[in-house]
Amino acid sequence: MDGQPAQDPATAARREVGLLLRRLTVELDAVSSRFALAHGLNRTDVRALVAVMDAARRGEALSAGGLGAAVDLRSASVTALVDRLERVGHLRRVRDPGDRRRVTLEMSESATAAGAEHFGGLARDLVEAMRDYSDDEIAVVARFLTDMTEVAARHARAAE
Amino acid sequence: MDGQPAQDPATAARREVGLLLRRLTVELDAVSSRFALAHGLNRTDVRALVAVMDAARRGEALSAGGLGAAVDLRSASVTALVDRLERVGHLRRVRDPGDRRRVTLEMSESATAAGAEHFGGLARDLVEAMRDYSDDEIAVVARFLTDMTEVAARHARAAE
DNA sequence: GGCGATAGTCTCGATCTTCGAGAGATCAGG
DNA sequence: CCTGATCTCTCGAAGATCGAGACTATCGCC
Repeated sequence: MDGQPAQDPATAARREVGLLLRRLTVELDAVSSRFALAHGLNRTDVRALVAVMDAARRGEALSAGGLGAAVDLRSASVTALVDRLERVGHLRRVRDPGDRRRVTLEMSESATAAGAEHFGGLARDLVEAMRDYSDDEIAVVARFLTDMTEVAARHARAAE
Repeated sequence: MDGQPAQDPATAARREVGLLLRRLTVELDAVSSRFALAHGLNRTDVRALVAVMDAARRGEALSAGGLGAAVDLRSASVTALVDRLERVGHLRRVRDPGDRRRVTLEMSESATAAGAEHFGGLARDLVEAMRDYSDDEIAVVARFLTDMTEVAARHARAAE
């Protein structure tokens, strides 16, 4: 994430936090890899399933187009992707009754269970590990994550 | 990251932090996507360049095999990957003089500059945003990231 | 100091993924 | 109703990944 000149200790500590953050993302990515390996899926397919799970968690039904936006694939690739996931029984296509051009995607019971098992277990253990922190500390962490997300989002979308 | 039953406020706050963490990883991923788009690379290629950069930052020279381990590709795919990146001038193959079976990978000046511009800018702004936090708060965050990484690593590698 | 076993990379052909272009169906607004 | 826009799908081409096997270099052992 960097490799800059040495500076004062305060800056060094903050730069170190940047590296810790990067290391964490690497490990979280590895958790997904493991899920992929366990279920014979590729990276994209896992990203797609997670996107559908995320949408489901917040009560939205994801459409094919929405999935494409989430995983950054063109429509032809989304069709192929959903074909794959439907073929192995992880996803169902359901025509949207409100707009019959759309296809909404639903996870199968088995895929939901597998996802809950794998990622739910991680979430549980993360929450468990957070019990070592006071409520004030958790509040600091929440603020930190929000702020860093804001910075990252700015870099992700806008010009430099 | 979950979708569990409602519980006490303390648990809810910690679960919320899990979601914030996930949102942050999504945005950080989007930063990579933007780099990919800007340079006509695919996801894997960016991951590979970042792996080489990371290795360089900590003073190690990454070999072809090491890169394969880092991005989880078989040797044939690594050859193709390095071919691509070498063809567009981002990478150089250098025969390791110490072990002439190995090929070590070096980033070109232009790729190094592009990486520094893109990811270095992010790192700079992240560190900048961290100035809103006291040293004690940064220490809490560092501990938090370390602990979460440990949990994630356990899930990434071992049995459940 | 030579010989077999091992390790690191590459080549080749097969398979899987992604894409652009365009077709077909559905919707929204006049 | 038309017309233009939106959503998904089909098709064929290009790109990415892989397993098997070749080739070279190294290491351990005698």
